[in-house]
Amino acid sequence: MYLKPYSGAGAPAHDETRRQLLEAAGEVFAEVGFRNATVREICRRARANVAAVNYHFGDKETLYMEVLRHSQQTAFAKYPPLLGVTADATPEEKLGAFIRSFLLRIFDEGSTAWFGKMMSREMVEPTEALDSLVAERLRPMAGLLLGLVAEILGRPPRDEAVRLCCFSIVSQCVFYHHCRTMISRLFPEQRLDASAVDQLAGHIARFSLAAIKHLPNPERPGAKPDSAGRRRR
Amino acid sequence: MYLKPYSGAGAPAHDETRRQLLEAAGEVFAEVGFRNATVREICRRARANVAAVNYHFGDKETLYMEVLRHSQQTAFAKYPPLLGVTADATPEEKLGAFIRSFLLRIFDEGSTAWFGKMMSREMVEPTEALDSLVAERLRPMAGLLLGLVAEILGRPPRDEAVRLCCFSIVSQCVFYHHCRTMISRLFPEQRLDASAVDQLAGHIARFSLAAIKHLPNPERPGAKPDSAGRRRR
DNA sequence: TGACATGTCAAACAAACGTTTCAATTATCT
DNA sequence: AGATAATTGAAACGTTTGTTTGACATGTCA
Repeated sequence: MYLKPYSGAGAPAHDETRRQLLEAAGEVFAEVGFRNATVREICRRARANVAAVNYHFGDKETLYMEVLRHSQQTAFAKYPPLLGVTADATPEEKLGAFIRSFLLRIFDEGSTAWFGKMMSREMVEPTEALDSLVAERLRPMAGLLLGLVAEILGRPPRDEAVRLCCFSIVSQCVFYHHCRTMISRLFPEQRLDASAVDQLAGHIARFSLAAIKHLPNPERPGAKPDSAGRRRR
Repeated sequence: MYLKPYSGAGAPAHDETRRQLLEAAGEVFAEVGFRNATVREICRRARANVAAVNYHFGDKETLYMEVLRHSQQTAFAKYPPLLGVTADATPEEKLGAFIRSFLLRIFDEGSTAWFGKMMSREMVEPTEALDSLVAERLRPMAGLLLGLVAEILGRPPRDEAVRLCCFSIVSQCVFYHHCRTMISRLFPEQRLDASAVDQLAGHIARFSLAAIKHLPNPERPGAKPDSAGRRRR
């Protein structure tokens, strides 16, 4: 039960506190996640009173959803899925751009990095906010990738092989960000920041295109088992 | 500051409470993670008193480390990295077995499933326990995979292309488990449990082998750029 | 200026947390 | 049985959490 601000006609000139709360909340939520973040720490960084979050956003969860939605918008505005190529590019070129923008988006630094970090946590511990994110940006992006791979593979976008290849591509993109704590333990020399994006994007594109173009014909497992593709046991 | 149990000579016959605590803790930690798990809930499921955790394990964190170490041991005992192939198998066959065991290990149900779920959370929010897990099992497993890929690729195990290919393979394995909340939102028809392991393992093996065998020659980005492998911009 | 809505502040609230305390109970050994 | 150590139990401790309260400050419009 809280009083909704900004209810009347009189438009308040300065919502400076609200802006600073969003900024501080983005930092904290990205660092430690929703559960581990404390309202007190957010208000401390925003130089605001402890009651500020509840006054301006109602509760902690609403603030979180607002931050997540906002960070997704800025991340996709800065790095659209086909950044750097035009509409007449080949599907192979578009796929390369897709991979590169994907990595840039989640490996960016500063406030845009909040998106990648918050999404990593949403994978393990999803909140209600995830559903609206999927509907807004992620589902269209999945459709785009399905179309590209379908064109390269010469199969319909709903084909199971197309979907599995898309999984293989996206998995490589999210891996370096999500498993960075494990990677840097096993391979301390591996760079895992924005400066490594071009190296990683190049490998993922080459690896995936080579795989897609030379995939054994009966990828569909249910359809007549080919003796050559059959493993023992 | 707590009294170490089992200190004297008199060996207590029944550590039944301790066993039930480990079991209940595995359930709870796998479900909600370390921070969100409460000692009270663990003790409730173990039908023990609230003080039982501190008495038998000292504190909550020690209990967590004990559970994680134990779950890793049982997971690798049940699904060793090269399950199903013998030492004289081809590297390609071994790679297929590696992928299949990897998926079986993290998609298993019951108490073995704790390992996969706890590891997912360790990726996002690592604890001190992670280092010992890496040293015990994960580093040797990485060395095994590096050797397999190096043999197939015809390059030394320390080669950068070999390492990147290993990343591509492992990334596909962990993807289905770690991003399952996103996958099932985008593709509700995709099966993501133990029954789908053979389908997924087959695709990952085919995709990765096709990629490794048909990788463009100068995978190494620094060494003399080949005009054919060069993308515009 | 006075009235009123908007925003801020220190303080407190109620709930949940991990942990501790200490008496009661149980098992083990002489 | 009696003494001793191991284990359990109910209750409480001290913190931290998100949220609420009510006094106070600030702005705007009559």
